[in-house]
Amino acid sequence: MSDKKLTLNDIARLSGVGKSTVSLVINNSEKVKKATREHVEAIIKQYGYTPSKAAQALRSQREKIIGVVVTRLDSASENRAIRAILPHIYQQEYDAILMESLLDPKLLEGHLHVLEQRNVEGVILFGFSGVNKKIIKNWKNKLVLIASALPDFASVIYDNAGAVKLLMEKMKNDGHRNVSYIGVTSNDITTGSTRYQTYLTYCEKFGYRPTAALGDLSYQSGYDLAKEILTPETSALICASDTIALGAIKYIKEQGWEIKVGSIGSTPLMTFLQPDVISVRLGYQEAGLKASQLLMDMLRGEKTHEHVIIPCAIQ
Amino acid sequence: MSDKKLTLNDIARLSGVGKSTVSLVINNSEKVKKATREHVEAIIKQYGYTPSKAAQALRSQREKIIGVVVTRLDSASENRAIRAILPHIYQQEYDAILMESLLDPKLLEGHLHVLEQRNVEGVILFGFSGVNKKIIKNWKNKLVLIASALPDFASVIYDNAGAVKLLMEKMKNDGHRNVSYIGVTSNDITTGSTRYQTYLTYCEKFGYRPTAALGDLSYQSGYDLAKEILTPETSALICASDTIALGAIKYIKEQGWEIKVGSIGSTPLMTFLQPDVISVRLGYQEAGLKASQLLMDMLRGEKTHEHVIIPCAIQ
DNA sequence: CTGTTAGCGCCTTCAA
DNA sequence: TTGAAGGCGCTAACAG
Repeated sequence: MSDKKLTLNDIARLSGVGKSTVSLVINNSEKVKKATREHVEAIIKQYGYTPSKAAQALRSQREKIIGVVVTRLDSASENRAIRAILPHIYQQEYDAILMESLLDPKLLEGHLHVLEQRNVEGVILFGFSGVNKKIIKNWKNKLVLIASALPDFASVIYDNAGAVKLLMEKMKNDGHRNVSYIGVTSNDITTGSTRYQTYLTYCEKFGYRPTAALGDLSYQSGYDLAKEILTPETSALICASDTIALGAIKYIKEQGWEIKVGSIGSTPLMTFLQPDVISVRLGYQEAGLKASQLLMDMLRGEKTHEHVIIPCAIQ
Repeated sequence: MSDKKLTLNDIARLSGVGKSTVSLVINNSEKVKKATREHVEAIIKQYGYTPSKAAQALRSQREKIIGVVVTRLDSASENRAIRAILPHIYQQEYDAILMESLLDPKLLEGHLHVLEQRNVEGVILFGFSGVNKKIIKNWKNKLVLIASALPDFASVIYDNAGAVKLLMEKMKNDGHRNVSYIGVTSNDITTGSTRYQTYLTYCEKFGYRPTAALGDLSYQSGYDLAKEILTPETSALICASDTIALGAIKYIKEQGWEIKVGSIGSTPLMTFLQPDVISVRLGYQEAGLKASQLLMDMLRGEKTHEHVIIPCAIQ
């Protein structure tokens, strides 16, 4: 533990081979005799040698770092995705730089600029409405979008339409005929409008009269919009997120109404506080893992861009 | 944007000076004539040159990376601290590697090992009961503990005693004589026992009969322990965290009781859902910022270790 | 105060 | 299949 760092040179001397042989071993090249490789690997393990990232980066001109830009660190959904992303990245011997966009395109642009300057190899970006092709144009083939999609860029998106469909069908099967909706406009256009449109589509299909309101992702917005659109006749409510649902439920309880609530997210908090809410889980962990796998494939040149949809399910 | 990266050499040529002069300018050395420095800086800005991290690291043998190990990514309190830490680290031209210990000493040990191998310069570690001197012994003078303290290591801790004191005094002033307590054992010994002990101390001081239970930080634990110790006679309850409080409140509401709840944390969720809860904010952001400032000072050799207590306040 | 020089640890030709 | 040599971009002596 106290010995100074060993170098590739030391390992070469200790195992009686040349530097380049050791280098080949490290990089899993096929061009080393099996006996030699095993001997060198034994020495490496014995002395606990690890190649210097700095030297590798300098020599190869690649930094082995992935930038991860979330919209909010305290978003429960993004948190779960990050939990899958970080270990996967570390496991691939990459480092991760985590940043927060706060849904601000200017801030995002700054972050991407920093990442570019640091020679970061790839980026995983949680989308929002301010993300456009221009901002990320320098990252073709080395950026994966999560939760929103853009032509020519890889993306992993949630099955927003499927989630609303599940909820609408469930409500219908449970006999609800008066189903309202509270969603979002501002977060991510795709997410927001897909969910809303799907709600409208199913209203029409089922012959329901749509009653909807759109706001932001906060508890307060859920509360305010609930006050605006709910009536004693409302029998069910679908919310675009758990935070909105918690806000709406607060209002519903204050009124003493009985309204069945369905929500997209399925956070532990919701499951605990309101177990009778119908929760759809979008698959955040799966999305995170998928995104980092996809990015790694792209960096290896095994894929260009690709669009993945993560399936959802009622909890 | 499309030009290949400039090197220090290019800048030297372009500004008609030697490489080392440029190096000195980059590193803000005092030993450069003002005119020369300004000229070189102008060229640097004009061409948008940024020094190669890899080369700097290789040459100087320092990686300019800080490891940040939280207990849980989805902890609201740690989240707020991270929000202060990351920007501060990036701003100092450092990178941050974020990891999650999940309160598991083995996992933490693995993470610290990885960080050591990557030549990470310093670590900010969110403490829990499994953290001991042995695990972090290799990090003397380059590690700052948050939320717990250990001799010979720098730490930034919350004013746990002060928080409970504030709550107890407030309850007393509001006329409550039957004040229960729900806390934690498992998370962090210091945090858990300090808060509990302070509760006991003030019970004695005020002549109250203590009624307390200790569990973990989950909603469920709060709920279960509430069921265990609360009675219709209980007039107030102090909870060691917002999550516990939310669990306890659920039980209280189910019983239809009127119990004044005080809690430590002051998360937006709590403020929204239960505005009448008395919340003490511990100063997470301040703690995060303080910790990274302290670490930077230590890395610069300006400080060795130091213990900082962040003041708390009723929201 | 500024230029010259010699590596930091590794990967990549090029020979052998 | 393996060894030797050169250089990635930068910093830190040491001269001037």
